[in-house]
Amino acid sequence: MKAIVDCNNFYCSCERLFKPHLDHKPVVVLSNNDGCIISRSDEAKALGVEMAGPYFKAKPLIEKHDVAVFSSNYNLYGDLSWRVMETLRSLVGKQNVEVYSVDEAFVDLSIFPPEELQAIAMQIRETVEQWTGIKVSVGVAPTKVLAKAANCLAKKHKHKTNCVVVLDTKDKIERALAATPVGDIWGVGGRYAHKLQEEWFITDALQLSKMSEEFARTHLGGVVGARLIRELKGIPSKEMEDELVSKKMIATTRMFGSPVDNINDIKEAVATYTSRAAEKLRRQHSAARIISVFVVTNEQDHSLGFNRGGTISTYTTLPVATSFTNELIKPAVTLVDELFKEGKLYKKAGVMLSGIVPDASIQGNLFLPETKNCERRLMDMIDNVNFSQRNDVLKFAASGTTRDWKMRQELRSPRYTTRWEELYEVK
DNA sequence: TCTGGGGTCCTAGGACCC
DNA sequence: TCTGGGGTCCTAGGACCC
Repeated sequence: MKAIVDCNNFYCSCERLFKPHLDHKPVVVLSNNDGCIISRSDEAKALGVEMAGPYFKAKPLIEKHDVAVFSSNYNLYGDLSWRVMETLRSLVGKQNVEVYSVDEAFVDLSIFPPEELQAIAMQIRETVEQWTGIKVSVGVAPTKVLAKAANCLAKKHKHKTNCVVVLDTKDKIERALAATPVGDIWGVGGRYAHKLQEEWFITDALQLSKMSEEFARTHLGGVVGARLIRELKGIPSKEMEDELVSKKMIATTRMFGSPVDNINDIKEAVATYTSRAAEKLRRQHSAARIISVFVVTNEQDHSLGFNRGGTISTYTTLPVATSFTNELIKPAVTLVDELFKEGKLYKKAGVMLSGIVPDASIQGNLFLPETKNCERRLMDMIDNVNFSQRNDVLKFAASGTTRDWKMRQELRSPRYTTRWEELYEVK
């Protein structure tokens, strides 16, 4: 049996942790650039504030009900996420936890006897809350997809379930599936949900679970769909994954605070994003060969859907994979020349690193010239200083110093747990 | 006039996730 | 006026190989 442990309204819960007066009050957290709403407390949901809706549209409602609003504070969320995951690891063993996202982890419970699952799940929920202050929901079932469905129900009926649902019999599974609309199934997105309902009159998960694998193979995206159906039928087809897999792609992309028409601003932004991406690369001890850069003009039309149109991109392949910021910045900035057109307004840019391989320069490498090994030590030093001090105390000149293009983040709360100067004070 | 069969690698794009 | 920022896997089709 597997469990999915999912933090409730994670970003909002993090904000509340240090502002107890906001308990039971509506809270929302905004995306970067204060663009849209990416986390809502239960109270905010009840008011009708929409998920992923643009902030400016929800503003009247938010002001009317005095909703507390925060810019996203990823330092804080990242640290609290780590605490939650550490708690899980200490409860069930490191090797049985698969961190799935910042606020979710799968937990392999096969080491526990079936009759104890309910109690174990409850203990996980209570311990995480006690140790970190973060409330979680736990769904337990034979497969990941069913566990996600269980979790969804646990959240939907908080009071009845105490945020824990265990699906350990055929009967419980069927009832749970019947109560799950197809669109709520993990792995069925908007497109497939629409198709299933319109073309096949399949509206709930129980109906879908009775379809054949062949059906899924032809109508739900091939082997992905087939696996989904198997999981719904209770046959594990998405196994627990190894924790320490390196990312195959690393991206850093941002909207600008306001549109930019100057190529140098874009180059500075791209250099900064490249530094970020290179840090992520070094953190997982990788190097990259392919670097792509894209820019988005403000011709992008949101009425057509989120990311449609206006994006142009290009890439270059380096002769040798590298994780050195300076070696990545140069080609990245050169790519901007290819993309930039005078007279247009740009609202976003991004850098993506791929062609990722293990870093050969780590720990001093006999086969590299000594200058390379020095550069490696320089990179480590920069990473250490930037991590322990303030972000970007040390940066490359190409990143610029004025940063006219940087994003808006007006409502960010202090980084209580990761910056000394912003520590929470008890009076 | 007739023009195989099998394989690999790469890329673009579509679907999904949080 | 103002709409994030990451990721994953899979498929189809083209280039190329023998």
